[in-house]
Amino acid sequence: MENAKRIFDAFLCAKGLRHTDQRDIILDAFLGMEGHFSAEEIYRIVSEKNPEIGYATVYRTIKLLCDAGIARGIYFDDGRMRYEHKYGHGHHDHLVCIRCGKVIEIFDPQIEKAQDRLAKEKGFVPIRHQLNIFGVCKECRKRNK
Amino acid sequence: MENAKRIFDAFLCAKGLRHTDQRDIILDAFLGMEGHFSAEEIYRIVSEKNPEIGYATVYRTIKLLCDAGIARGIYFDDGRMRYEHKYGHGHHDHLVCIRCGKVIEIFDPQIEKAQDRLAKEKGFVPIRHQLNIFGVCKECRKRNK
DNA sequence: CCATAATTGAACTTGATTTTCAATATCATA
DNA sequence: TATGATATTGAAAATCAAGTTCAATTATGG
Ligand SMILES: [Mn+2]
Ligand SMILES: [Mn+2]
Ligand SMILES: [Zn+2]
Ligand SMILES: [Zn+2]
Repeated sequence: MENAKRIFDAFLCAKGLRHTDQRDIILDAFLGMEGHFSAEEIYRIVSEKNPEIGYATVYRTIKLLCDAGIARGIYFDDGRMRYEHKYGHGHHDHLVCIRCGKVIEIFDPQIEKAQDRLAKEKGFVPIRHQLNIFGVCKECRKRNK
Repeated sequence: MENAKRIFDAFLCAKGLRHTDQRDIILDAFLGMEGHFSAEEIYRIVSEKNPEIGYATVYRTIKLLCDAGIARGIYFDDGRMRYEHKYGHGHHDHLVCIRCGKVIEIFDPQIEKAQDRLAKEKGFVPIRHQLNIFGVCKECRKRNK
């Protein structure tokens, strides 16, 4: 998305950071993938375009993308951070299939509202939340008889 | 809780595993703590009772406790697994204070029900889920003016 | 073009967790 | 109770994701 690129440029400029080929390539790769990817997966895609780019630069750039509001990190239960598009992609929660790994995005105003109510009851000011529902997707259920 | 001990003994027996002093001590330590603890915190408590017990044994035993249904692992967002009592402690979700680290346990049938409905809509069979709400607790809010 | 400071990749470090391995402990059976 | 097969242990090493160091390179304003 062209808009995300402009936002990243503006972010770099505002922070006194520089525009580099590596950052361009990594942003392009990230914008071109749809889903939830680990740093390693992003690194692999980036490597195809430009094998000289190192792991460290990918990690560093992903962090910038998060700071710029273009990427968002999420933990499923496997001990590594995954990243998804944030720009132009509102808050949502996840259904994660424990068979095939597929991730389905969900959003339900009723759940969101109930969470806020519950937090308020405890005197708690909610800032962000994460709901992961692990289970078996339709396809995997069929596949298994 | 005496019952948890019996369950653990039965679990070990059923799996052909052995009853050892170390496992006893670690289970006792775990049952004696109330809250959400990392392996390292459990190790520290265990060490007070018996400084000879190693890290590896603590990790190994925690895994057994999870398999036996006595402990349950949860990830908050800080990159280390935490453990809580599972036996005699039903499912619940968590409010996590990003200032003081306090964890408040919550349960809301309405949220649980809405989740099941949402999953069903997607043809998804939910098995377990995890909801963490990060924010600022009542005390921390007061403390900050 | 120059000077300055940001950036990079490779190698190294960190921190949590797991594995390896030789020594030791458990426990069913004789 | 003694025996022996096998599970367990602690220390050290390995792993795995992620972050840091540093000398060489590059971007950018003047
Ligand atoms: Mn998503
Ligand atoms: Mn809890
Ligand atoms: Zn599936
Ligand atoms: Zn607090």
